[in-house]
Amino acid sequence: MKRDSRLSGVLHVLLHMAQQPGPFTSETLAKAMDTNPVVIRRIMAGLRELDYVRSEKGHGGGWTLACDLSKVTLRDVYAALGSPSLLAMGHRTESPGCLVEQAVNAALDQAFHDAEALLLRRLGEVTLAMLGEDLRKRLGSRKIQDISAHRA
Amino acid sequence: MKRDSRLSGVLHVLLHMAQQPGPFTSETLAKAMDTNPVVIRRIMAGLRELDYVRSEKGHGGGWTLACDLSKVTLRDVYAALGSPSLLAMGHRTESPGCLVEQAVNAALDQAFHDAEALLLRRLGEVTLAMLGEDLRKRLGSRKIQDISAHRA
DNA sequence: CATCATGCAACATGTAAAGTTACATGAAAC
DNA sequence: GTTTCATGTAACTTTACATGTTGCATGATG
Repeated sequence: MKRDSRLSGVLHVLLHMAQQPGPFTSETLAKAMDTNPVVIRRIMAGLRELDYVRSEKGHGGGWTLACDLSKVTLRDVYAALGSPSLLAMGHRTESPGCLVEQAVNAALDQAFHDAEALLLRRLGEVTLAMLGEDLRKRLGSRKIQDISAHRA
Repeated sequence: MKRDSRLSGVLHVLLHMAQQPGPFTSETLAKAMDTNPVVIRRIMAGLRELDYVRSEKGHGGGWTLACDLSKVTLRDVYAALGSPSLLAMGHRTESPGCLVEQAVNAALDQAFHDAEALLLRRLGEVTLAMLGEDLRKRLGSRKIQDISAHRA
Protein backbone atom coordinates (compact mmCIF):
# COMPACT_ATOMS: atom_id res chain seq x y z
CA MET A 1 0.00 0.00 0.00
CA LYS A 2 1.18 3.44 -0.84
CA ARG A 3 1.95 5.43 2.24
CA ASP A 4 0.77 8.93 2.83
CA SER A 5 3.71 11.25 3.47
CA ARG A 6 1.85 14.51 3.86
CA LEU A 7 2.36 14.70 7.61
CA SER A 8 6.07 14.12 7.27
CA GLY A 9 6.16 16.65 4.46
CA VAL A 10 4.29 19.42 6.17
CA LEU A 11 6.31 19.00 9.35
CA HIS A 12 9.47 19.28 7.34
CA VAL A 13 8.23 22.53 5.88
CA LEU A 14 7.12 23.97 9.20
CA LEU A 15 10.40 23.14 10.86
CA HIS A 16 12.34 24.78 8.10
CA MET A 17 10.20 27.87 8.42
CA ALA A 18 10.91 27.98 12.13
CA GLN A 19 14.63 28.24 11.44
CA GLN A 20 14.54 31.58 9.70
CA PRO A 21 12.16 34.51 9.44
CA GLY A 22 10.58 36.02 6.41
CA PRO A 23 7.88 34.64 4.19
CA PHE A 24 8.67 31.61 2.06
CA THR A 25 7.25 31.14 -1.37
CA SER A 26 5.66 27.83 -2.28
CA GLU A 27 8.36 27.47 -4.87
CA THR A 28 11.17 27.79 -2.34
CA LEU A 29 9.52 25.30 -0.03
CA ALA A 30 8.81 22.98 -2.92
CA LYS A 31 12.44 22.98 -3.99
CA ALA A 32 13.49 22.15 -0.45
CA MET A 33 11.04 19.28 -0.38
CA ASP A 34 11.87 18.24 -3.92
CA THR A 35 8.27 18.51 -4.97
CA ASN A 36 5.83 20.82 -6.70
CA PRO A 37 4.64 24.25 -5.45
CA VAL A 38 1.03 23.19 -5.86
CA VAL A 39 1.58 20.28 -3.54
CA ILE A 40 2.91 22.68 -0.95
CA ARG A 41 -0.14 24.91 -1.28
CA ARG A 42 -2.37 21.91 -0.91
CA ILE A 43 -0.90 20.63 2.30
CA MET A 44 -0.57 24.15 3.71
CA ALA A 45 -4.19 25.04 2.97
CA GLY A 46 -5.43 23.07 5.99
CA LEU A 47 -2.91 24.75 8.26
CA ARG A 48 -3.96 28.17 7.08
CA GLU A 49 -7.56 27.30 7.83
CA LEU A 50 -6.58 26.81 11.47
CA ASP A 51 -4.38 29.92 11.54
CA TYR A 52 -1.19 27.97 12.06
CA VAL A 53 0.27 29.72 9.04
CA ARG A 54 -0.60 32.73 6.94
CA SER A 55 -0.19 33.25 3.23
CA GLU A 56 0.16 36.44 1.26
CA LYS A 57 0.12 37.17 -2.41
CA GLY A 58 2.23 39.37 -4.59
CA HIS A 59 5.75 40.71 -4.19
CA GLY A 60 7.35 39.67 -0.97
CA GLY A 61 4.49 37.32 -0.36
CA GLY A 62 4.55 33.70 0.68
CA TRP A 63 4.01 31.61 3.77
CA THR A 64 4.59 32.74 7.35
CA LEU A 65 4.25 30.98 10.67
CA ALA A 66 1.36 32.40 12.64
CA CYS A 67 1.16 30.29 15.76
CA ASP A 68 2.88 29.61 19.05
CA LEU A 69 5.03 26.59 18.20
CA SER A 70 4.88 25.42 21.79
CA LYS A 71 1.11 25.20 21.57
CA VAL A 72 0.76 23.20 18.36
CA THR A 73 1.28 19.45 18.52
CA LEU A 74 1.95 16.98 15.77
CA ARG A 75 -1.58 15.79 16.35
CA ASP A 76 -2.88 19.27 15.59
CA VAL A 77 -0.95 19.29 12.35
CA TYR A 78 -2.29 15.85 11.54
CA ALA A 79 -5.82 17.09 12.16
CA ALA A 80 -5.15 20.08 9.93
CA LEU A 81 -4.46 17.67 7.10
CA GLY A 82 -7.97 16.33 7.49
CA SER A 83 -7.17 13.41 9.77
CA PRO A 84 -6.44 10.89 7.05
CA SER A 85 -6.64 7.26 8.12
CA LEU A 86 -3.64 6.19 10.14
CA LEU A 87 -3.88 2.46 9.59
CA ALA A 88 -3.16 0.66 6.38
CA MET A 89 -5.58 -2.14 7.13
CA GLY A 90 -9.33 -2.34 7.38
CA HIS A 91 -12.27 -4.63 6.82
CA ARG A 92 -13.69 -5.81 3.57
CA THR A 93 -17.28 -4.86 4.34
CA GLU A 94 -18.69 -2.29 6.69
CA SER A 95 -22.05 -3.96 7.17
CA PRO A 96 -21.27 -7.51 8.10
CA GLY A 97 -24.38 -9.63 7.99
CA CYS A 98 -22.16 -12.61 8.64
CA LEU A 99 -21.45 -13.52 12.25
CA VAL A 100 -18.02 -14.82 11.31
CA GLU A 101 -17.21 -11.46 9.86
CA GLN A 102 -18.49 -9.78 12.99
CA ALA A 103 -16.24 -11.87 15.18
CA VAL A 104 -13.23 -11.12 13.02
CA ASN A 105 -13.98 -7.42 12.86
CA ALA A 106 -14.50 -7.19 16.60
CA ALA A 107 -11.09 -8.66 17.27
CA LEU A 108 -9.33 -6.54 14.69
CA ASP A 109 -11.17 -3.37 15.66
CA GLN A 110 -10.03 -3.75 19.22
CA ALA A 111 -6.39 -3.97 18.21
CA PHE A 112 -6.68 -1.29 15.55
CA HIS A 113 -8.44 1.12 17.84
CA ASP A 114 -5.87 0.72 20.58
CA ALA A 115 -3.00 1.31 18.21
CA GLU A 116 -4.66 4.32 16.67
CA ALA A 117 -5.36 5.81 20.09
CA LEU A 118 -1.78 5.33 21.16
CA LEU A 119 -0.48 6.91 18.01
CA LEU A 120 -2.71 9.94 18.43
CA ARG A 121 -1.67 10.26 22.05
CA ARG A 122 2.00 10.19 21.10
CA LEU A 123 1.50 12.76 18.37
CA GLY A 124 -0.34 14.92 20.87
CA GLU A 125 2.62 14.85 23.22
CA VAL A 126 5.05 16.44 20.80
CA THR A 127 4.89 20.14 20.01
CA LEU A 128 6.49 21.87 17.07
CA ALA A 129 8.67 23.71 19.57
CA MET A 130 9.99 20.39 20.86
CA LEU A 131 10.78 19.34 17.32
CA GLY A 132 12.66 22.58 16.82
CA GLU A 133 14.59 22.00 20.01
CA ASP A 134 15.57 18.54 18.87
CA LEU A 135 16.69 19.98 15.57
CA ARG A 136 18.85 22.55 17.31
CA LYS A 137 20.57 19.75 19.20
CA ARG A 138 21.25 17.92 15.96
CA LEU A 139 22.65 21.05 14.42
CA GLY A 140 25.04 21.31 17.35
CA SER A 141 27.76 23.80 16.66
CA ARG A 142 26.97 23.84 13.00
CA LYS A 143 25.49 26.90 11.39
CA ILE A 144 21.82 26.90 10.76
CA GLN A 145 21.30 25.60 7.30
CA ASP A 146 19.63 28.05 4.98
CA ILE A 147 16.61 26.58 3.30
CA SER A 148 17.91 27.60 -0.11
CA ALA A 149 20.91 25.37 0.52
CA HIS A 150 18.65 22.41 1.05
CA ARG A 151 20.08 19.36 -0.56
CA ALA A 152 17.80 16.81 -2.12
CA MET B 1 -5.74 5.89 1.33
CA LYS B 2 -7.10 2.57 0.27
CA ARG B 3 -6.99 0.08 3.06
CA ASP B 4 -5.64 -3.42 2.81
CA SER B 5 -8.27 -5.98 3.79
CA ARG B 6 -6.34 -9.16 3.28
CA LEU B 7 -5.94 -9.86 6.97
CA SER B 8 -9.62 -9.41 7.60
CA GLY B 9 -10.33 -11.58 4.58
CA VAL B 10 -8.07 -14.45 5.41
CA LEU B 11 -9.29 -14.54 9.02
CA HIS B 12 -12.83 -14.69 7.76
CA VAL B 13 -11.91 -17.68 5.64
CA LEU B 14 -10.04 -19.47 8.39
CA LEU B 15 -12.84 -18.99 10.86
CA HIS B 16 -15.35 -20.36 8.41
CA MET B 17 -13.16 -23.37 7.82
CA ALA B 18 -12.97 -23.97 11.55
CA GLN B 19 -16.75 -24.31 11.73
CA GLN B 20 -17.02 -27.41 9.59
CA PRO B 21 -14.72 -30.16 8.41
CA GLY B 22 -13.83 -31.21 4.94
CA PRO B 23 -11.75 -29.49 2.33
CA PHE B 24 -13.07 -26.26 0.85
CA THR B 25 -12.48 -25.32 -2.73
CA SER B 26 -11.21 -21.86 -3.54
CA GLU B 27 -14.44 -21.30 -5.37
CA THR B 28 -16.58 -22.06 -2.31
CA LEU B 29 -14.49 -19.77 -0.14
CA ALA B 30 -14.49 -17.09 -2.81
CA LYS B 31 -18.29 -17.11 -2.98
CA ALA B 32 -18.47 -16.75 0.78
CA MET B 33 -16.11 -13.79 0.64
CA ASP B 34 -17.76 -12.37 -2.44
CA THR B 35 -14.52 -12.38 -4.33
CA ASN B 36 -12.53 -14.36 -6.85
CA PRO B 37 -11.03 -17.87 -6.36
CA VAL B 38 -7.64 -16.61 -7.46
CA VAL B 39 -7.68 -14.02 -4.71
CA ILE B 40 -8.33 -16.79 -2.21
CA ARG B 41 -5.41 -18.80 -3.54
CA ARG B 42 -3.19 -15.78 -3.32
CA ILE B 43 -3.88 -14.96 0.29
CA MET B 44 -3.81 -18.63 1.28
CA ALA B 45 -0.46 -19.26 -0.38
CA GLY B 46 1.42 -17.65 2.50
CA LEU B 47 -0.47 -19.69 5.05
CA ARG B 48 0.32 -22.90 3.23
CA GLU B 49 4.00 -21.94 3.24
CA LEU B 50 3.87 -21.94 7.04
CA ASP B 51 1.80 -25.16 7.19
CA TYR B 52 -1.22 -23.42 8.69
CA VAL B 53 -3.32 -24.85 5.88
CA ARG B 54 -2.90 -27.51 3.26
CA SER B 55 -4.16 -27.59 -0.28
CA GLU B 56 -4.89 -30.51 -2.51
CA LYS B 57 -5.69 -30.83 -6.16
CA GLY B 58 -8.15 -32.90 -8.04
CA HIS B 59 -11.48 -34.41 -7.08
CA GLY B 60 -12.33 -33.84 -3.45
CA GLY B 61 -9.45 -31.44 -3.19
CA GLY B 62 -9.36 -27.95 -1.72
CA TRP B 63 -8.13 -26.24 1.42
CA THR B 64 -7.85 -27.83 4.85
CA LEU B 65 -6.79 -26.48 8.22
CA ALA B 66 -3.48 -27.99 9.25
CA CYS B 67 -2.60 -26.29 12.50
CA ASP B 68 -3.52 -26.11 16.15
CA LEU B 69 -5.87 -23.13 16.24
CA SER B 70 -4.90 -22.40 19.82
CA LYS B 71 -1.29 -21.97 18.76
CA VAL B 72 -1.73 -19.60 15.85
CA THR B 73 -2.25 -15.93 16.62
CA LEU B 74 -3.58 -13.16 14.43
CA ARG B 75 -0.03 -11.90 14.33
CA ASP B 76 1.10 -15.19 12.84
CA VAL B 77 -1.54 -14.89 10.17
CA TYR B 78 -0.46 -11.33 9.51
CA ALA B 79 3.13 -12.48 9.14
CA ALA B 80 1.99 -15.20 6.74
CA LEU B 81 0.62 -12.48 4.50
CA GLY B 82 4.12 -11.07 4.21
CA SER B 83 3.81 -8.49 6.99
CA PRO B 84 2.43 -5.68 4.87
CA SER B 85 2.85 -2.23 6.34
CA LEU B 86 0.40 -1.56 9.15
CA LEU B 87 0.51 2.21 9.07
CA ALA B 88 -0.90 4.39 6.36
CA MET B 89 1.74 7.06 6.82
CA GLY B 90 5.43 7.18 6.19
CA HIS B 91 8.25 9.49 5.23
CA ARG B 92 8.93 11.02 1.90
CA THR B 93 12.58 10.00 1.69
CA GLU B 94 14.41 7.14 3.29
CA SER B 95 17.85 8.68 3.18
CA PRO B 96 17.48 12.08 4.75
CA GLY B 97 20.59 14.13 4.20
CA CYS B 98 18.68 17.01 5.70
CA LEU B 99 18.88 17.46 9.47
CA VAL B 100 15.38 18.89 9.53
CA GLU B 101 14.09 15.77 7.90
CA GLN B 102 16.01 13.68 10.40
CA ALA B 103 14.42 15.51 13.30
CA VAL B 104 10.95 15.08 11.83
CA ASN B 105 11.48 11.43 11.04
CA ALA B 106 12.86 10.73 14.50
CA ALA B 107 9.74 12.14 16.13
CA LEU B 108 7.34 10.38 13.80
CA ASP B 109 9.24 7.11 13.91
CA GLN B 110 8.99 7.07 17.65
CA ALA B 111 5.22 7.43 17.57
CA PHE B 112 4.79 5.10 14.61
CA HIS B 113 7.00 2.44 16.12
CA ASP B 114 5.13 2.50 19.41
CA ALA B 115 1.77 2.18 17.71
CA GLU B 116 2.98 -0.59 15.47
CA ALA B 117 4.46 -2.47 18.40
CA LEU B 118 1.22 -2.20 20.34
CA LEU B 119 -0.78 -3.39 17.39
CA LEU B 120 1.48 -6.38 16.87
CA ARG B 121 1.33 -7.19 20.55
CA ARG B 122 -2.47 -7.12 20.51
CA LEU B 123 -2.59 -9.30 17.43
CA GLY B 124 -0.19 -11.68 19.10
CA GLU B 125 -2.51 -12.03 22.08
CA VAL B 126 -5.42 -13.39 20.08
CA THR B 127 -5.40 -16.94 18.80
CA LEU B 128 -7.62 -18.36 16.11
CA ALA B 129 -9.12 -20.59 18.78
CA MET B 130 -10.16 -17.52 20.76
CA LEU B 131 -11.75 -16.04 17.68
CA GLY B 132 -13.65 -19.29 17.20
CA GLU B 133 -14.79 -19.18 20.80
CA ASP B 134 -16.04 -15.64 20.39
CA LEU B 135 -17.88 -16.69 17.27
CA ARG B 136 -19.57 -19.55 19.12
CA LYS B 137 -20.81 -17.05 21.70
CA ARG B 138 -22.23 -14.88 18.99
CA LEU B 139 -23.93 -17.83 17.43
CA GLY B 140 -25.58 -18.54 20.76
CA SER B 141 -28.37 -21.01 20.40
CA ARG B 142 -28.44 -20.58 16.66
CA LYS B 143 -27.35 -23.36 14.39
CA ILE B 144 -23.90 -23.14 12.93
CA GLN B 145 -24.20 -21.43 9.63
CA ASP B 146 -23.10 -23.51 6.69
CA ILE B 147 -20.58 -21.74 4.55
CA SER B 148 -22.63 -22.39 1.45
CA ALA B 149 -25.42 -20.35 3.05
CA HIS B 150 -23.11 -17.38 3.40
CA ARG B 151 -24.91 -14.19 2.62
CA ALA B 152 -23.08 -11.35 1.02
C1' DC C 1 -8.48 -39.97 -20.25
C1' DA C 2 -11.88 -36.74 -18.75
C1' DT C 3 -12.83 -33.94 -14.89
C1' DC C 4 -11.84 -31.28 -11.01
C1' DA C 5 -8.96 -28.55 -8.33
C1' DT C 6 -4.82 -25.87 -7.34
C1' DG C 7 -0.54 -22.97 -9.17
C1' DC C 8 0.85 -19.29 -11.41
C1' DA C 9 1.73 -15.73 -14.70
C1' DA C 10 -0.10 -11.94 -17.15
C1' DC C 11 -3.19 -8.45 -17.65
C1' DA C 12 -7.18 -5.26 -16.30
C1' DT C 13 -9.47 -2.31 -12.83
C1' DG C 14 -10.27 0.90 -8.84
C1' DT C 15 -8.59 4.10 -5.70
C1' DA C 16 -5.89 7.54 -3.51
C1' DA C 17 -1.60 10.20 -3.11
C1' DA C 18 1.48 12.81 -5.72
C1' DG C 19 2.71 15.48 -9.55
C1' DT C 20 1.48 18.72 -13.37
C1' DT C 21 -0.80 22.28 -16.16
C1' DA C 22 -3.54 26.22 -16.75
C1' DC C 23 -5.71 30.13 -15.46
C1' DA C 24 -7.86 33.42 -12.16
C1' DT C 25 -7.06 36.59 -8.21
C1' DG C 26 -4.79 39.89 -5.65
C1' DA C 27 -0.65 42.65 -4.01
C1' DA C 28 3.57 45.14 -4.66
C1' DA C 29 6.93 47.52 -7.76
C1' DC C 30 7.82 50.33 -11.52
C1' DG D 1 -2.19 51.41 -14.75
C1' DT D 2 0.43 47.79 -16.20
C1' DT D 3 3.89 44.55 -15.30
C1' DT D 4 5.52 41.16 -12.14
C1' DC D 5 5.14 38.07 -8.50
C1' DA D 6 2.75 35.08 -5.58
C1' DT D 7 -1.16 32.43 -3.96
C1' DG D 8 -5.94 29.79 -5.02
C1' DT D 9 -8.05 26.32 -7.34
C1' DA D 10 -9.78 23.22 -10.68
C1' DA D 11 -8.72 19.66 -13.89
C1' DC D 12 -5.81 16.37 -15.52
C1' DT D 13 -1.86 12.91 -15.51
C1' DT D 14 1.08 9.78 -13.16
C1' DT D 15 2.27 6.30 -9.90
C1' DA D 16 1.67 2.58 -6.57
C1' DC D 17 -0.77 -1.05 -4.96
C1' DA D 18 -4.66 -3.94 -3.69
C1' DT D 19 -8.01 -6.29 -6.07
C1' DG D 20 -10.21 -8.62 -9.90
C1' DT D 21 -9.91 -11.49 -14.12
C1' DT D 22 -8.37 -14.67 -17.78
C1' DG D 23 -5.78 -18.40 -19.51
C1' DC D 24 -3.19 -22.27 -19.19
C1' DA D 25 -0.13 -25.71 -16.90
C1' DT D 26 0.04 -29.29 -13.27
C1' DG D 27 -1.47 -32.96 -10.65
C1' DA D 28 -5.05 -36.01 -8.42
C1' DT D 29 -9.34 -38.61 -8.62
C1' DG D 30 -12.87 -41.25 -10.84
